Amino acid sequence: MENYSEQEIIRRQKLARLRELGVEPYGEKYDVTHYAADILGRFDSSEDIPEGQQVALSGRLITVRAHGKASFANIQDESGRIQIYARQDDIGEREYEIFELLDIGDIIGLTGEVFRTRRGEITVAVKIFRPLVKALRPLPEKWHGLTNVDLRYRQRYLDLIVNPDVKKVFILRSKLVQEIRNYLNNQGFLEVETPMMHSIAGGASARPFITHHNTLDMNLYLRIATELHLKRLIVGGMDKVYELGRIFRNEGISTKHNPEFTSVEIYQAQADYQDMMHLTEDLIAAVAQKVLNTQTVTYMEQELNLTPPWPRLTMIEAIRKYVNVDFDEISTNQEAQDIARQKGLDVKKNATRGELMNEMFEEYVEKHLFQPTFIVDYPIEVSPLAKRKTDDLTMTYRFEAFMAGSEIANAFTELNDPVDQRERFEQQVAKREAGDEEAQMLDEDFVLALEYGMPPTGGLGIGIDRLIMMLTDSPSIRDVILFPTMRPRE
RNA sequence: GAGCCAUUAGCUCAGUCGGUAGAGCACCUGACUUUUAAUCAGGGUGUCGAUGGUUCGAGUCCAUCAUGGCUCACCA
Repeated sequence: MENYSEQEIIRRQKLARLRELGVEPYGEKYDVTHYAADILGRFDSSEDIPEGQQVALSGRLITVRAHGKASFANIQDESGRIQIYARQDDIGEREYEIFELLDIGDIIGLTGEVFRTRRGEITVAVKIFRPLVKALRPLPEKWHGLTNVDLRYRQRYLDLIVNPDVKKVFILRSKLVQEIRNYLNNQGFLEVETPMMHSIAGGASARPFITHHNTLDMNLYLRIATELHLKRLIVGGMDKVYELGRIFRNEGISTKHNPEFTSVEIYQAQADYQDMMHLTEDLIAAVAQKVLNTQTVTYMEQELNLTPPWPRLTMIEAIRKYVNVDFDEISTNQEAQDIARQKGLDVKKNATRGELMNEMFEEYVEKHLFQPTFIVDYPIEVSPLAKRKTDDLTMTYRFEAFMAGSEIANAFTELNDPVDQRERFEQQVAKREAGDEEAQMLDEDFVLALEYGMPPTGGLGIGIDRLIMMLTDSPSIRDVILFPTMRPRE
């Protein structure tokens, strides 16, 4: 017992006392007729739940105000909190003794009658109650709740019990994700599942996690994207597919990055990046309208207007606007390097015009893009899976969507020329061999698929977690991931 | 990976100049049958993140480590 705190010891003693009284502290299910919110919402209203109505509910005890031979308490169930009132005169001496053995945090079932107290609070007068679960540890404080972020993430269940707003965010997340699926399904897209373990980690520029398969005696990578498998399905004639699920990138952790995160990738044959742009803005606006009942949300005390159409700006225009550099006037790598240095970028020796354009954009433009904005036409060097523009072979039909300074979507007209794709991969491999761990690997099997012919296709990826952050006004990605990646304690 | 900050009771937090560890909530004892941050009277429940060091003496100063947060780097 020495390892237990005083409060834990007392709770264990109460547990033993319950058993002495013939009460099992971990009881069976309780048949409930109502949730707290039902009662609060429907009491009195058109006689739906009249005064004296009998209700059965179950919940966790979160406050107790004992007054000798009677007690007020609040219980919390899935729907919310409601006050209960237990009187010795109503339940009897023995039952009241059992009631007094309850602690904050215990789960009970009860049956009683709804009434309104003198002060007007809708309350259930307990007639029958049963302890269902004894909590052996005290809950965090009722007043400040749990604020230690370390504990909130590690013991999310406590966070959910004592901080009701946290639960709201995750309910919203669930609804938003469901609505994304509804939207896509209604548009005729087919949800598919592709492998999470890849022999080649492709479809994005990122370092993968490595795992090992014993029987095959080979290393496998956790997927960093779903792209290459979904495009194989397009080759196979599944013309409208999407996958919504977890991907894994072995990168740093920050308020905007978690090693595992959720993306939805969407591919449509006989579509291009313009179609994907329409899809992006329409999907996000529609989902917000459906779930939040609005297309303007507040993020970080600023209003975000999601109503389509979102402004489109080519990358070159955006750089011209925010950095006052005109890449249309820059044709050589040398010129680009000079101006990039002049603007304060750390320029690598072999940096190309396209790479520097992208760097300048990321460094100086991204943070300005608060309202939803499409940045269109990306340099070919940073877009190895996107189709080359016919009127400018150094650029691709690609866009990214930005909101609140964060990238939330990435899309292109998919590269379907197998010869070009192989060359692009080979350039990536060269970068890789030069030490760029994030450069892509050559996926022969994918090129093989392209050689059989992939129809003209538009593809789109949306970062679900970031989108949820914006739509729930959450400052950190950890606020929208139930169990964010943490170092184990000790 | 780098810099800054934090770590004290179950929770939220004070702790001065280095001198025997504090508050609120929670908990315990007693009173109280419509309270609601219930109230009233009493009670402090602790490996001060860990390990070393300086010192007569360390929650406090120094070093290292651990975990977390923020900023940056990388990335989406």
